[in-house]
Amino acid sequence: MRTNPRCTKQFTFNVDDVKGPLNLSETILSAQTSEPEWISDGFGFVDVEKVSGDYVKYSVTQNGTPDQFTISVRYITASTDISQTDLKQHLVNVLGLRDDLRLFYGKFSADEQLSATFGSLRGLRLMRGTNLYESLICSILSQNNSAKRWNHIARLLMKHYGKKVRFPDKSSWFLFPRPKDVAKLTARELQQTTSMGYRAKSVLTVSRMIQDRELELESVVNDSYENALEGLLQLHGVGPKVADCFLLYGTGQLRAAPVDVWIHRIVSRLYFKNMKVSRPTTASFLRNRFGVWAGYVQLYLFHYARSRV
DNA sequence: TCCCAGGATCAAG
DNA sequence: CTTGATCATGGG
Repeated sequence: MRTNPRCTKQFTFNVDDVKGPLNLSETILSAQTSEPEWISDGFGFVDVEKVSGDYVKYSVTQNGTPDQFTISVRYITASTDISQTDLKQHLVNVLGLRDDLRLFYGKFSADEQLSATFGSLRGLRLMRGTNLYESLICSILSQNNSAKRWNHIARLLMKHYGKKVRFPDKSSWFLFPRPKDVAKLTARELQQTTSMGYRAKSVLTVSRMIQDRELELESVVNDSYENALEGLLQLHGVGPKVADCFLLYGTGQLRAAPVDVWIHRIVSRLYFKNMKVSRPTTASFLRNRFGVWAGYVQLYLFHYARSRV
């Protein structure tokens, strides 16, 4: 169905063949590094993406319960007209609604450590970035940084160097910059405008490599996990945790399990009786034990650990 | 003033 | 293969 592009539209949908519950706000507010956190506008959570050829500003909210829900969307397009079906499919992808959480909960119900997180985090889903460059930069920015601050830095990047999109309701939005927009800058300028600190060197290196076609993030998407990881670790400022964040949230490699201080701590405690295990050991343990669900296990253990401090 | 924030890098042991 | 200092920056 197509509608007039010049004003705000609204529609509600339920996901066909729902694969388990959804907790939208828990999902949005869980600081996943696919992109900066969506901002609440009073109706729902707002983001701007290109859908069926045009930029769309949408606000998304969940109705009902985590197990019986519909999703309402208000949206406005920049210039042309878009398909609501395309927008729905976009949201299904971004919010991980195809991931079968019922299967996940059932598969590991006997794991007492893990299944203890299923109650309070029920409906938490892995988001998927739609912009590989954005996902990689956000992951780099998150190193040795708080979620609030890397989000702030990412927003500054958008405001200073991203294209400004205008909508018919007089609102506007800054897109995430392209690699070429960043590659031409100096480290000092990046630091002064975004306060990203020493991470500017890594951001610049990656941006320039992409512009010079020494690095093609698209080729990582269909690569095996092992090959993709090996390639990413060659990049300056990209270590095991950042690489796994990019693979998980950026490319949708669900067997990637980013190991940060929290995951390191909680996995050591829950599965190694508090013995000293290295971070690489922790990461491979998660992959070997949980397979394609390793990324989800990481997400659940991370938020469970942090909520219990 | 020191410590921490979803770490990575480098030099030593 | 592990450990420590260092890296920018802002907040507690």
